[in-house]
Amino acid sequence: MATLSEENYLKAIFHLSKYDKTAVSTNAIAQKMETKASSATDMIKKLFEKGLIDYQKYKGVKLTENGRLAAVSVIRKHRLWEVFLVDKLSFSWDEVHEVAEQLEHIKSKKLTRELDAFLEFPTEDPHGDPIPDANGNMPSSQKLLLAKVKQLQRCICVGVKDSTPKFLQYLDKHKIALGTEITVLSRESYDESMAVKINNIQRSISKEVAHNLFVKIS
Amino acid sequence: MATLSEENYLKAIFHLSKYDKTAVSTNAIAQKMETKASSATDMIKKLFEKGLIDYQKYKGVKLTENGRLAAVSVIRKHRLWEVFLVDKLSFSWDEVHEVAEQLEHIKSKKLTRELDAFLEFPTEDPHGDPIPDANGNMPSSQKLLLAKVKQLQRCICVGVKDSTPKFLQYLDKHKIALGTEITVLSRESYDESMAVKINNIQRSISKEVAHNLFVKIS
DNA sequence: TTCAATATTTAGATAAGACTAAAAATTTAT
DNA sequence: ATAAATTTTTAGTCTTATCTAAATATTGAA
Repeated sequence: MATLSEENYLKAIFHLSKYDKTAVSTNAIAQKMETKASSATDMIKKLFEKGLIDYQKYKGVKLTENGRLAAVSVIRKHRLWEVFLVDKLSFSWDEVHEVAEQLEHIKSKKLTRELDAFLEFPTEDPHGDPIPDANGNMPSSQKLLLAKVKQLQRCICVGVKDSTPKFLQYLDKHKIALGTEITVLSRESYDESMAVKINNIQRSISKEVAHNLFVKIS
Repeated sequence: MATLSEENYLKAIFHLSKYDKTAVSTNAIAQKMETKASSATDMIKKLFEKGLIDYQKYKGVKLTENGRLAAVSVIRKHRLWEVFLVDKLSFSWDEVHEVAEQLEHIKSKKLTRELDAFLEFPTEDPHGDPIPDANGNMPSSQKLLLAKVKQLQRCICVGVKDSTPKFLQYLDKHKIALGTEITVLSRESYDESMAVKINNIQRSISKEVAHNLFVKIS
């Protein structure tokens, strides 16, 4: 059974390697965990001893199948609790994270199973992220970067990858919010910018912006 | 903010002094916490430093008002979660304790408040124990031990003093549940057993059982 | 390719919470 | 009232997870 701290490291490693499956560096883990590289090294050794990660000194880290299952189990609980908080307890989607960070560590198979049933087996959390099933299968999310949307497709803004104030202010200024509908008109191969229609107004979106905005095909 | 371990000690001290308000001994705390007296002493010092208990070497321990509030807040959360598990997630009353022991430490005022509202402000947990309000007031219950019930009185089972699985299973086996009506017929002074009528069937209840079953006069 | 910059690991320290063993205080029994 | 038994505390150790500082490996630039 993994400790609370081990579970948090596993989750961090999972999130760092979820897009590209290459090895994750000690520094990246330390940064994500808001701790020092030496602390990360200590924990890496511990997770390696327990067979939860593959590890070679100086070569970075990858989850083993057991490690992946442990990480996904925590993520499943986190996202189920987020649904509970929003759907049943009138939390708003920006208030749930901190509480779900605590609830995700509660250990009881029956609790997770019953909570899932009580919520009527949701497949997405309030942020649009997919909820893994009890066997650790992650449904492929319908969320994708605006940059990946095909020409002439309509989509809806569901989140950001870059959540710095700067980017959020940019979105605000240009009237792009959660739920805003975006239609992709064309792409400019020279600078990877896109022509889009937002609120019935045509404008251009830079590569930088398109790579930091999550949308769902509608 | 109290740590998880501090909260568990405060709860233990509260329960040990809830009937008679005299000082609680180091040994009693150690026993309740299933730890060694030396560990209890260490924690006692820490709680004293934080102003949560009154303490003089060799003289035992009493909760301060702050300590009592902290303990009652944990108990409130424990009991609310028990109601949630039984009413919403089809747990049976003998399965809830272990999970509630974890959930009671989740820190979020909003969560507790919303959970309370979601459950429609319950005043008793599934074992018949009173749920303290948000200000730390514990509703006094009319609950008493079956052993104290007078001859020919009718009462209703509202809770247990001994909440070990063993006892709960005993009750289950003999079809004694929350709400079961019990009529006291007579007492046997030799072994302090009682003749009672349960579900219209006459049977004998041992001293041990009578001293661990809470009832309400109906 | 070689040296500087960066990343990673090691060594040693700290704090929380637990333990054992031994010392000190209190209580009980004769 | 004093000795024995019990309770409580102290002293020192252990584990987990963290840290700082120093050592070592790797990467990258001239």
